[in-house]
Amino acid sequence: MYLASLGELALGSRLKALSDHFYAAADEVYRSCGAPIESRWFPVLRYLWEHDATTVSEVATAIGQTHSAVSQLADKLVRAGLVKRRKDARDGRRSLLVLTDKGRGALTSLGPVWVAIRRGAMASLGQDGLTLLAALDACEKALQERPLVASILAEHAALGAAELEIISYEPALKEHFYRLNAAWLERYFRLEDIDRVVLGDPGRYVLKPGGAIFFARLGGEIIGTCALLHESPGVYELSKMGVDEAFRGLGAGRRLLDAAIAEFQRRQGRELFLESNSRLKTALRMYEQAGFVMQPSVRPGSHYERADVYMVYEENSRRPHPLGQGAAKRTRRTG
Amino acid sequence: MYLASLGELALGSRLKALSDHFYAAADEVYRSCGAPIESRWFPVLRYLWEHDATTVSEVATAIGQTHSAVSQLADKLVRAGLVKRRKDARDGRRSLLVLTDKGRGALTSLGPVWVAIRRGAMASLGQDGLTLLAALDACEKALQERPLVASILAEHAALGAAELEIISYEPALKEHFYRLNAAWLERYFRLEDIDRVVLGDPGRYVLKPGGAIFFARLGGEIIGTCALLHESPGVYELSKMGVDEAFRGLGAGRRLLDAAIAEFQRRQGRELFLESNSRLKTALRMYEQAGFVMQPSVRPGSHYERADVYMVYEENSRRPHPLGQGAAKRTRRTG
DNA sequence: GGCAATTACGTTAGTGCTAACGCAATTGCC
DNA sequence: GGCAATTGCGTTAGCACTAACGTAATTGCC
Repeated sequence: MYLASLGELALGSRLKALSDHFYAAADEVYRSCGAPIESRWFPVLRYLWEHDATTVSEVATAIGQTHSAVSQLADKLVRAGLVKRRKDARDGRRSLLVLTDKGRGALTSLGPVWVAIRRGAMASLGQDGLTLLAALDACEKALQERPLVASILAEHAALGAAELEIISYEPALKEHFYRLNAAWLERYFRLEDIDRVVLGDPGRYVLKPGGAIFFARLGGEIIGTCALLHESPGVYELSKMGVDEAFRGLGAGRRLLDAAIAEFQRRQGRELFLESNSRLKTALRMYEQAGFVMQPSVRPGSHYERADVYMVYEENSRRPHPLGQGAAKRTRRTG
Repeated sequence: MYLASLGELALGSRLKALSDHFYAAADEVYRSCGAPIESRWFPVLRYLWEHDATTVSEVATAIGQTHSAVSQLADKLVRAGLVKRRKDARDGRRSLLVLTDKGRGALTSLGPVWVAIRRGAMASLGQDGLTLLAALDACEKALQERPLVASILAEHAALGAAELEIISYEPALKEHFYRLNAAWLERYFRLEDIDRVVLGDPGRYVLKPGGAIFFARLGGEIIGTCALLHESPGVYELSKMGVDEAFRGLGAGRRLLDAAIAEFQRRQGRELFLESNSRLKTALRMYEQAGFVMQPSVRPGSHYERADVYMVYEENSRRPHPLGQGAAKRTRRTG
């Protein structure tokens, strides 16, 4: 499922899809049981069943919809003969909704169906259903206490103020090198033995043979990393590039790449290549923009199982950073 | 929140409400950041961003919508200048969707906003957000493996086949007496000391003083209970009535009530009363239909804190069981 | 009493989506 | 090659809902 890979960003779409699924299922059940109601009517009907003689707005606030929606729904229910409208004697503006005998009878005979729905949902969803319900509760509450928009805008402001820095390796950052790389490796592939070894001791396997490691730091937090491996005299490999999922899109990857390329050039290297996988589309696009050129076949003697892409750096195919000067200005090279 | 009390029955409505909430929040953020896109466009745009030059139906299946929806959305995106349509040279039916430069630029500069949304959602929802995402994943998967409608219809058939029996107390059922009563007490009020004592040893506190206890059994499972307490010579109290949440609406409560009333009459009792709480609307309605009449004030010297309703049984105010003869026929008195 | 603010409700226009249909192109099969 | 089935897409009608507005009645305040 593609949407699942988007995490929080596509929550709305996924929730809606699931919601429609439940509605459709309930409708199908009602139809096959011969019940004369539709799934969308349920909250209103159930509320009237439990409360009888309530106003439109009372129902509306109870079920969390606008009074218009309830009013229109009430029209339908009246047409279906399940509900009747009554004028409130004391307050002429109000119109009271009451179940008709037919309506009450229909709902009463619907009891077994509702029981079946509850139990059927439990049977299909199992423990996950309860977890979902609990999470819904918690999220509804959390959103009331901490409005989403305010939180997002606060984060946005914080991001705008924070500086994106590229820094060199320090032993204190060793764990970050492992964490950031393990994250995408485990997600898309799996940790190969060679990964575990190299990631676990970057000083020995990257720096000592003549390589370099860079980190991206945003507002004090390490959000990405990238390594330049010294493969043989004059030949370097770009590898171990990883940016924290939550911070993708800020240009940290491209910035790390540029830092590694600059280091390659500072050392007057002769060849810079990388190996990757065709599934990592956004990464490949970034490599191309930074100046790497796709090669027709994989590199001979690759030491990664997952490598099916082989790219080589060519100075003149380089394109400018898409986020432009504004982002570049905030970059500072330290360490 | 009323909908939350409906459990699985109102899942669709709650999911939709939450979905709309997220959409609205995202729209507000985009607006206040000056981004020229709408939240509903996101899945399509993001997919095009990662894949470029894809067909309508590929996008549709990826994001789980119909091709019509994607087609109409594509029209909007074309009007907004973010996307262009291209004919596929090899297959004349296809029209390929590609981001325009403007579109790609807009999405690239949207990176920080997406990061802010992710982090803002995390800040607002905290751990609950992750739980919700995980539960969503699990439920989507579960629904594919075990279709909801099939499960519900299976449960419905099982309910129709199962027999609803009312049985008398046996020591082996002691735990059920506690469980069924503790459930609603803890949900609506809290367990008072007197409850714990009586529920823990019904033999001593209900049967020995001259009372009776009934259970409702459906297909071998104990789903409800009800007690008739002997208060003083000729005076009985109806109490400790509880039906498992998942089995409400099957008429078990009314059946239990009738059994208790029948027992009261068999013993030629003089007065039968009950104490309850005005929050338990459906229960009160059931009591009224069974023949209990609301009294103007609470019973003097009540031993429950939660009691604010006092009802007395009157033979002639009794009304027939709403589920009718069909349900009654399946009832059998045993034990 | 008089007048503004509020409350309750209905109506209308518009949005986002689906189902259903139709057309064009491709594929499969004899 | 010829013809049916399938695939890909666009269009239309319709549904559920909201936002925005208008109307009627009530409440609050001087």
